[in-house]
Amino acid sequence: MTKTHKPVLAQGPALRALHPWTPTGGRARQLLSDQERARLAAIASIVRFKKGEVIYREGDRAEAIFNVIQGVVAAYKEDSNQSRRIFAFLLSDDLFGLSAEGKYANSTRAVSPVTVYRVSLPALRSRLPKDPQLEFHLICKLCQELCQAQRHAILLSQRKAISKLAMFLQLIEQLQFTRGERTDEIFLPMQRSDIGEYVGMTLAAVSRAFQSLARRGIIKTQNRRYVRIVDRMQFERFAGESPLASTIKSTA
Amino acid sequence: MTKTHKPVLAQGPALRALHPWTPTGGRARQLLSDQERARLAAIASIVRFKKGEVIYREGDRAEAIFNVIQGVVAAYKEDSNQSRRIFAFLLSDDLFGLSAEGKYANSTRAVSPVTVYRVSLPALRSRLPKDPQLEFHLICKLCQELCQAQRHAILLSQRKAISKLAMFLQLIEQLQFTRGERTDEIFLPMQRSDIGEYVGMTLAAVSRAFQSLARRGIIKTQNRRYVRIVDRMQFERFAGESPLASTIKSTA
DNA sequence: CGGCCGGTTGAGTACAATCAATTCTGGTGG
DNA sequence: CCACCAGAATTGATTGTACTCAACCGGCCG
Repeated sequence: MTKTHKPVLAQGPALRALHPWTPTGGRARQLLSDQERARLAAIASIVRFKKGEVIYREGDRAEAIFNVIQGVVAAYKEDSNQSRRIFAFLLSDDLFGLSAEGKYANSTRAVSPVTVYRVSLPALRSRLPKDPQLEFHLICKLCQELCQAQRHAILLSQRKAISKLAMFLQLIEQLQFTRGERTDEIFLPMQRSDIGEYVGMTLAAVSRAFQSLARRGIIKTQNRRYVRIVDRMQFERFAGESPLASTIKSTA
Repeated sequence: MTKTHKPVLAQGPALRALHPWTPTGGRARQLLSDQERARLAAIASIVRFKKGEVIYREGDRAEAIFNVIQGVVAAYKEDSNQSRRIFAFLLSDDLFGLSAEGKYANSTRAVSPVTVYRVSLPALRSRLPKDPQLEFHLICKLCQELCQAQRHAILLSQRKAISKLAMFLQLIEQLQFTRGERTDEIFLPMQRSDIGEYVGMTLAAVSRAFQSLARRGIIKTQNRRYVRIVDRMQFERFAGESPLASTIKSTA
């Protein structure tokens, strides 16, 4: 298996997104030009976080936004009953640091070792009015995040564990696809418990759902981190979404 | 009770949001200046929809975005099993028409009689690069929508019907608060079934949850449309969120 | 080799979905 | 103004599914 080719020297912050108004066949584009990235690099610094490290906490004074270079970040909130809910996994070229009224709207932590650009808000705010291009690209990225939030909502409102998991896998698969990575195999960079926090189930339920999909011959798990979809037809039935496969048969 | 004072002649599209970087005590501000609104009015047209009418469907070619003047709009998707999930209720000064790759990312329908501005995308796209101000305000609005999407996700991941409903009521209450409307009473402009589609429960379950909250003396429903919170303490316990009340006691 | 963390598996329970029967409500026409 | 109707909402009985709690496994690191 080939390694994912990451540029060794980063050229500056990057935003990858589907364009809201232009069809691109499901592939995400790099929104920023080299020049823009270079300009942003001037106001960004590179920071690293160890696996598990908290990057910031909900309610902290929001002083910067972040752009993932490498690794996986989880955005989450602690529920009242000390349970955590993950909203999103942020991958390279993603943005995080959402704030409301000057405070971070959620917490974030490194799910794997992580390298990010950190852009201080004052710097960004002074740059923005001068840079309509950048603003526009931010809008694109935010639209995409909204779309993903909606898919997440759909996922969460599924009742059956199998459907939730199938949709989750489908989500990750599409993420890999839009990034131009291989799609014959799904790579899960997070642990089962993280998946549970994302799909709104207990660790135990996630495990059972994996087993259930595997027993039915729908997926095959090699490594706990690598999943292969064996029976695409059935898979789509549980994951819904695909208007093609799901309407053909619904024998439940 | 004073009527909400709506301008009889609209001065043009309007965006109301919490500012991401400035504390405003939970009150939303009108982001656009009169001048900006007037300029937008030049490229906007006013459209009305009857209660229940579909405004656009997921997958339609995205040709415009919309700005609510009056009434309530629901953004939703049809699930594979012909069940609908509502992502958001859009009120006056809200924006909708989210698209990806040139197609609407979800469907929308009027939950009540609705009046909206319609701004064609080409017009908007030609205006945007010339108007960094406007772009910035769009960013603000999108950030707020993301925050709301996250709260929705938290709501959906609650397991107990009572908690879901309590969080929903809290959400609506805060919406009213940020809009500067009265808060001693919660007004629900949508039907029970819409609430069900938003919180991810069946109509029956929503009804039971209302009864359950009422029986415990936590809320009081006058009209099916008006709810009053009687026992704030208990209410917050179920709704979570408020870090103060919820940590004091958890006798469940 | 032992301990620990992440993950799997098992038994019992709680809760919402389902299906279905009523009741309530608001709107319409006589 | 009232009677009626249809859609909305409530309620009831049953069932399915995921949670809880808890025991157990397996790999990794010291």
